[in-house]
Amino acid sequence: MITLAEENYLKAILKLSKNSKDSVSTNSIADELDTKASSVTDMIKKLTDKELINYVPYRGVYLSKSGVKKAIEIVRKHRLWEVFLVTKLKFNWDEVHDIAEQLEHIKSQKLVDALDAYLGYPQHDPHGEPIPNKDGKFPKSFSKRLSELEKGGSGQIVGVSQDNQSFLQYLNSLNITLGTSIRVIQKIDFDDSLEITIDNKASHISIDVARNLLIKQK
Amino acid sequence: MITLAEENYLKAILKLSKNSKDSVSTNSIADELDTKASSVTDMIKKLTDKELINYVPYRGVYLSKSGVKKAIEIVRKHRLWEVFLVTKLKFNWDEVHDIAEQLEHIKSQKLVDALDAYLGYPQHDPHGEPIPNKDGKFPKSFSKRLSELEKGGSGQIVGVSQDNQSFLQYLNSLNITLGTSIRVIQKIDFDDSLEITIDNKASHISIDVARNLLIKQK
DNA sequence: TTTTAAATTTAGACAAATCTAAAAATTAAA
DNA sequence: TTTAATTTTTAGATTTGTCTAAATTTAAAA
Repeated sequence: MITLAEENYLKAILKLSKNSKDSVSTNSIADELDTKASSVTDMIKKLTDKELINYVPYRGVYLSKSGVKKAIEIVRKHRLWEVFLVTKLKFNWDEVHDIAEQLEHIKSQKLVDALDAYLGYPQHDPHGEPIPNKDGKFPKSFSKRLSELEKGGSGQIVGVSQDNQSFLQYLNSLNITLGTSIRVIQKIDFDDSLEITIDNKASHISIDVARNLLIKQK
Repeated sequence: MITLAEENYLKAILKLSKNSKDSVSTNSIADELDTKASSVTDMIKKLTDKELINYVPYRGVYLSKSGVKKAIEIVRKHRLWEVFLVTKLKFNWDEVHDIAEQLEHIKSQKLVDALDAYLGYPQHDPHGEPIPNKDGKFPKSFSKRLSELEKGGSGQIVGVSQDNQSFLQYLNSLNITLGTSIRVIQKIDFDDSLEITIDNKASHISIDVARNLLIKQK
């Protein structure tokens, strides 16, 4: 049986390995989970024993096949619960994270699948993040989120995954519309915000905005 | 901050003090939570330090005012989630307990209240148990559940809190209808089932049935 | 390439929640 | 009212997850 703390480590490692591709360092995990490196080393040993990650001392870790599966399940639950909170219980999309952080650890396969069906098999959560399906597959699309681009990456806007009035108005004010060319100049670690060019003019947007902009790379 | 284990103890003590009125013994708590008496003693000290219970060594415990409040909140959450699972996610009423056991520990006052509203402020859970409101008050009614009667208690059926076809058909087969006189002859510890008389004829029913029969005592 | 700095791991400790085995207190029985 | 049985508590250990401080390894700089 996998514990709550272990689940949180798996989720953190999945998140970190999406950013950087390489194996994940002890310190980066400690940062992500707001804990100490020595605690991470301890937990790494437990997860290695359970064959959820692969680990070479001093060289970092990466998720095993079963570790990836487990981590994706948690992400799926987190995002489905966020959809529930926003669409059914009328929470604002900025209020749901902490609650979903708790709900993602509820154990019941049947519950997850019933919730998924009840919500109409949503493909994205209220923040625009993709929701993996029952088999752990993420909805594939020819487009990426702007938030997924590396520094230097570029492409054209092909859609948004959030359609409320104020968001669209904001995009207007930035001169972002379908077909607009965007390039990522800089990613700010502090708040994950992005310096970008919009049709070659410099601008600055938050991660929340970047997550909801769908882009097609050339 | 109150821990998950502490919450489970409070819930158990509330349940036990409803049955017996007196203070609750160490052993009865150990039985209820399927743990050892020595573990209970340890936890009793923690709960006493937090002023959630009152405790005299060798003499048992009872909930303090804040302990009662906390325990009722947990019961409220448990029962609301059960309603959600049955009415929205179409679970059977006998599948929801274990999941609600997890969901009851999710911490968010706003979530509980939003859920309550979303469900239409239900007064009973799918097992017929009353759901306390936001202020911790149980829905009061002149009637009691048959399941709440002590051995020897009796009264007349004045309603049911479950109206599905198969349940009502079953009542028919037992010759139970509005006005029927019922007396509790024996309560079976093993499965909480009841030996009763129905208009003075002996019969045997499960706790699930008893919970959904509303009775008025003479 | 040696020295210094940074990252990582180890050693030892602690709090929470549990356990077993033994001691103490209470209750029931002779 | 002693004695026996039951209940409850204490003492000491264990597991999980964390920490600090020190040691080790790796990477960077001189």
